[in-house]
Amino acid sequence: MTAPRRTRRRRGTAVTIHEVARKAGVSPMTVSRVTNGEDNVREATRDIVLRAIRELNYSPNPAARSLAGATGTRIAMIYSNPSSAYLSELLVGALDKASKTASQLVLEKWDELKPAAEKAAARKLARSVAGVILPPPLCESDIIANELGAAQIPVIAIATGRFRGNVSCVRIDDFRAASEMTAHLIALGHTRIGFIKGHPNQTASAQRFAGFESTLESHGLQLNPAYVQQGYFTYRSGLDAAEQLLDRKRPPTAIFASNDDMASAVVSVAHRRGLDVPKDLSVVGFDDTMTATTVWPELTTIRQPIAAMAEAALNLVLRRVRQKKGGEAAEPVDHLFAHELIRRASDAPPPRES
Amino acid sequence: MTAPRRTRRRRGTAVTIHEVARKAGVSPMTVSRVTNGEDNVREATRDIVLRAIRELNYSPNPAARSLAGATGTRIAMIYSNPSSAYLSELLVGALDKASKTASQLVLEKWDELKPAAEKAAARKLARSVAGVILPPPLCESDIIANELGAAQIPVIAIATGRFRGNVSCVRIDDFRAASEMTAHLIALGHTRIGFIKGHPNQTASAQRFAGFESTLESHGLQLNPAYVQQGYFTYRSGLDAAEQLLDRKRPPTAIFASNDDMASAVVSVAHRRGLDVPKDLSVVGFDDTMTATTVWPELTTIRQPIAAMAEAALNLVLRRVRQKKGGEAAEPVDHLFAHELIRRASDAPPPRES
DNA sequence: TTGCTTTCTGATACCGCTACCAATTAGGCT
DNA sequence: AGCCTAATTGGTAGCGGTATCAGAAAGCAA
Repeated sequence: MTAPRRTRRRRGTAVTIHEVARKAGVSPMTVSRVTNGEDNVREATRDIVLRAIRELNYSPNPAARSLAGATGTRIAMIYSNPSSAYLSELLVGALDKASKTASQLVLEKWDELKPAAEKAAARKLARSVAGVILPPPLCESDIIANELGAAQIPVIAIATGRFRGNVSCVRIDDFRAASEMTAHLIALGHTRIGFIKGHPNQTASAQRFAGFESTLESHGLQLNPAYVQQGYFTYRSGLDAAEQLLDRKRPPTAIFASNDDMASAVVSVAHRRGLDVPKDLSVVGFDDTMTATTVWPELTTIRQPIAAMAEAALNLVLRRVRQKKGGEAAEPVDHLFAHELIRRASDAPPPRES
Repeated sequence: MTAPRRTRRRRGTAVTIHEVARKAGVSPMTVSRVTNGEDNVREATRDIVLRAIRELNYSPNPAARSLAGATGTRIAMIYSNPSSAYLSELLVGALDKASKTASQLVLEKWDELKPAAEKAAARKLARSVAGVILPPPLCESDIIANELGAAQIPVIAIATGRFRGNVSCVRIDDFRAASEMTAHLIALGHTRIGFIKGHPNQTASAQRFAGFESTLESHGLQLNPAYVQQGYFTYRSGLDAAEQLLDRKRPPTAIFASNDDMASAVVSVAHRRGLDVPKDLSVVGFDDTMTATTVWPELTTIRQPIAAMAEAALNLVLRRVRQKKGGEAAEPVDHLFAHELIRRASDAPPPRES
């Protein structure tokens, strides 16, 4: 009549749903409902459970979850052409959130493909994950959005230029940000301002340019087409654009590049030509990625809170996944984050004469 | 007398261990033993099982595995002072592996602290994760390694300069890599080669310098202390070092920087002084991070397969975690990856005269 | 052959969580 | 109050593996 050996397997040290249930005085099932945000739990009960969860510092075991539920909370972040600084900030933010919510973040590399192959890839992806986060430039791809949308997979675009109504997005107001930066340069006294556009396949590029143009005009300055160059967000393209701009008979006294990589290319070209930055030429960027502070002088730029945005995006996908499971339909939302003009050492009033 | 409802839950489409067992005519347990490479299975039986596995294209469900194994598989990667390009590559590699093995990767930011606080933080970490991956510069911290080691948490250092015997590491041979690069420059005809050292708190820096020095000597060249500058792996420090080196009466015809950021700083300084790279000055870097290809001209550098190394590191931690669980003790290992000298556009024979 | 040890295999009980359904309770209406 | 439906809550049975231990088979000495 030996008491049945209680636990023959050593248990992990982690808090389990049962302990939470016992502490809260409810069944494990109810705890499960609460952690999954199901709505058929009485408010009072939910509170008790939540308190217990907090006190025990409980976090559900994702392995058990995906095993039991078949509804894995695998969220894919698809990247292609990773502008490393950007990607790593995104990852840091997303991972941070992921580890707090016990959802699993998977990274999926996306090679530009023929539409047919791309469709197939999207469909395959749809079968293996519960939600998708789309950073640029993929966030502009209708193929992916549509295919995933058709499969009912929640999709969130990060840092796209414009809310398009069909896909939720988390972004900053590129137009306003560019506008502020332009106003800043004008306030410093610049009237001949060069602009290097971003990659034409991204809506953010257009928004930034539009903000620049519109602010120029609203301050009574006219857009000089000779001061606008097409760039592609790469250092290399910034190099070419800068050469062009500085070759003008009357070169600009300030150059606004659509991202930091291109801005740092401008700095490099300026230096090569013996120009001092910012005394002879002001250079400003956009994004506030790593490069903005590694380059010398450090760049005045627009800061996007990328990590926070990634976190928000993950949050949003998770919510969508749950809502979908619960049968609720949800309208796409447009989550705007605040940007910030970071003033550093690459801008100054224009040189005296000219 | 209704037949018991077979499967109330829709099953996944994947092949399970039971199907393999049935096909092989053995019990699931035996299949499990085979997949885990345990040695107490008769050879004949193992063959049958392996054939069945192959025919069904079976692959164990990692979620189930980690659940049954009671092995908490939270692995922390601690970062501090993230050199973004590096970090993002690490993350990509590690995440990839993590999603394949259903282990959970958590990211932990580590702020430089006073030893006491650091110890406490390490101890706290030890309670919440099963294993830790340490990228530079933390991989040099004895405090972390010791504290975690004392708590029996497997620790793997990535990209440390030298195997120290107490902690397993995954790395390249920095000495040999630097040596190869030096030999490469010498083969091009350079005899006055400048060197910018890395941050003194990292053993990799010392190894790279040692490789440089030793190769110089083995080729009959003497190390000129005036051609060696201390750097700190940052762009800024590269700038200063480059100025110093190029200020010499007879400046070097080639500069070997201990990482790409510093190398690109050298390029920038050279340009500012009207020197052509590589015609007037060869510049080479180390690491092959993003900057190596964003800068113009693209840098000749040493490639470390960071993503693969991260994957290997995760693999190793997971194995260690298992071994620990099984009560096996394991010696620290030193896993060397092959590096590669990537020849791009920043190196050339020295200018004619001088 | 018998008896005993050493291998190899299989049965059973979980790992921590959720799907499904049954049971209980609350709320609404005659 | 009494009956019925809807809202909550709990019980049970797995999800696909593995730990553990018991039983079967094999090896070997007496």
